[in-house]
Amino acid sequence: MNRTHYCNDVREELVGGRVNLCGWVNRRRDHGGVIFVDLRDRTGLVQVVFSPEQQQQNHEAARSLRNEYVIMVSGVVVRRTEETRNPKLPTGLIEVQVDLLRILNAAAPLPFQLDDEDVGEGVRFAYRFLDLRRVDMQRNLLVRHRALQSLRRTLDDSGFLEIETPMLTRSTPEGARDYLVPSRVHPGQFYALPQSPQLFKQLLMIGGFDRYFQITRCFRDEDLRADRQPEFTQVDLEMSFVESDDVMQLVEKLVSRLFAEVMGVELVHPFGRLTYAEAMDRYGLDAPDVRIRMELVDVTAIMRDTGFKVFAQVAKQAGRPGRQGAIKVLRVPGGAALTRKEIDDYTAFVAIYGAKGLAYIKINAPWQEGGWQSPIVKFFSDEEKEALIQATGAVVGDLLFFGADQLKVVNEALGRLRVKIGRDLNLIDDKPFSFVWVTEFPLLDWDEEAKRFAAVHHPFTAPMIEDFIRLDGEAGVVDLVRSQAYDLVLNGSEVGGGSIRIHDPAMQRRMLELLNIGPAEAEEKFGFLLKALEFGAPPHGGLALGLDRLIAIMLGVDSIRDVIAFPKTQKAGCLLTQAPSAVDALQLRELHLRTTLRPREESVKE
RNA sequence: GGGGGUGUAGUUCAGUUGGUUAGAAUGCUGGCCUGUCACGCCGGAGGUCGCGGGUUCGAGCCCCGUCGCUCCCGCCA
Repeated sequence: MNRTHYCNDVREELVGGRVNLCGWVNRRRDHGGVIFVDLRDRTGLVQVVFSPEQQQQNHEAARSLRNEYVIMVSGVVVRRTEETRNPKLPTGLIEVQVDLLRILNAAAPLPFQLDDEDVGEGVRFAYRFLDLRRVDMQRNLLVRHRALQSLRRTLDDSGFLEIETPMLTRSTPEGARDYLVPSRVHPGQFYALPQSPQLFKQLLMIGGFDRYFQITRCFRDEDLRADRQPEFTQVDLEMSFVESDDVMQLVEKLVSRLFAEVMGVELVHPFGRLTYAEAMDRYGLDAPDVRIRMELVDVTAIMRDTGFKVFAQVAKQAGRPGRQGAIKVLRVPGGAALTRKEIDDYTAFVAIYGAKGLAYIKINAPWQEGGWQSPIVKFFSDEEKEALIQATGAVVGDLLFFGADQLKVVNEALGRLRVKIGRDLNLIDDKPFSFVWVTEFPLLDWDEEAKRFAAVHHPFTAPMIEDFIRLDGEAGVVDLVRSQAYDLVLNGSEVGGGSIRIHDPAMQRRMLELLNIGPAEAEEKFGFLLKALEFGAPPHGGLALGLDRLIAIMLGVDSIRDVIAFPKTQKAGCLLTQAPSAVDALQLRELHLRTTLRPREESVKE
């Protein structure tokens, strides 16, 4: 078609020269005589001009142009006069005097304006092909592309081989619900779409590939959130003959180059590290936003004999790790200025996470009315008050929020509250990207409903060597075993997670046993892995980055839907293609399937 | 599975205590306009008030149900 330049490339250097441009009509300004058209392609805009002095044919055609018509123009680049320059446009110093216009395609009026920032996602997704023309989406997907190239480059440079693994695989227990694919050839049997390439990448290590990576789609049939899609992209990598530190260092290099190359940002090195225990203790969450200048303080010991019965009772509760009673304080600098309504709102907020209340103390100056202002302070002795001040470092003008419940509830409630208040009161360091590693996650977690242990990471995660001995100890301490698992956290969001894997078959069998998966079931469902481990499995470990979330944070967008070309709605539907959909009876028959749903008409008739 | 929000013109929204002909902006469209760049000026068209039922003399508004979208809890690493 003979295009010579992209729109945004038409600059002063080309003045006097001829250019052929292709693109969309972003806007037409018809003055009756001269007609201006902003021509757009993915690089930007350039103004092209149709003068009546030009061939009348062109001018007539230019009058018929509408938004989003697809055109090709040929013309001469001219410098604009002083008064007609547009400093808002990168190409604003020049324009193109068109002498040839070809209308390549017409366009119907758009369902929404491309420059309208407030269009609902419903319309955007139904017309995603138009939505993708908007500058934001063009930028987002460009950044995503550059990120992918950067990651591939670094991994290639670091000796990683990109290897694909099956999308049609077998269903495994543990973890999320699988998306199932019925087999036509094997009546009544199903493939599952992978939740991750976990087992295959371990097999690749056993297969001797030493360093593997893959940028791949993963599928989980669970309910969605702003940062969750039914299919999402992982940067998956695995390395042989490594320990946690090796993986973390590699990932730091990977991420640092990514941010340098794509964002022009030099990250602080090395990334901060917290153990899971520290993270929970200081921040209440396993993915802390360490930019927020507040920490939780455990005051359980101080409150053990307090006159405030609610606290005293909680402080004396025992239970499984995380389930014992605890009292923690979140000190809010300047929080004494919070209004009653704001405090009520925060109380309602923590209730979401199971907190039954949110006691508080406003630390007013002694000469102010009442000094400390609080519904509960009357129960505290002077010693307890003094101890609280010591423990929290509270000063006049602060507010203390108390969480008193099972430790698990307190951590979650105050942890989330910390983040919320941090944002509300802008107590966040302005550092845009703050990475931190969280290490030494617990290996197992007690599942109260199923009355068994569940793997915190996944069943192939290696325990810490020094805790391994406890695995054969009494059941009561199994909770305390830590794993060689690590998460990469960015600004309070988990953007990656991984672990050193179990490479010893005996240990793997023991692990499955702890998860209440008997030898027969283990053999049936993980037999291929257990067998592979028998044949010289190297020590190995790896990590997976959640690419969608990472890109979203890099771009500062709230929803990962904005960094995915064709995302799905919260009910996992596609508004563009109307997937999922009913299928022909014949298709079902071939798959040996019958739905238990009655057709709508029937149920209406009843 | 549960809780919250939302649905009115192509789009973004307003719509009073339930009251007669449902508005605004923008877009679209016809005309005018030779230097605009959010061009301007004059005119016009455009509505299943998500859907179904109910209350009422009367429903965009109240009630019940249902569907879509969205945020959160559970779930999910």
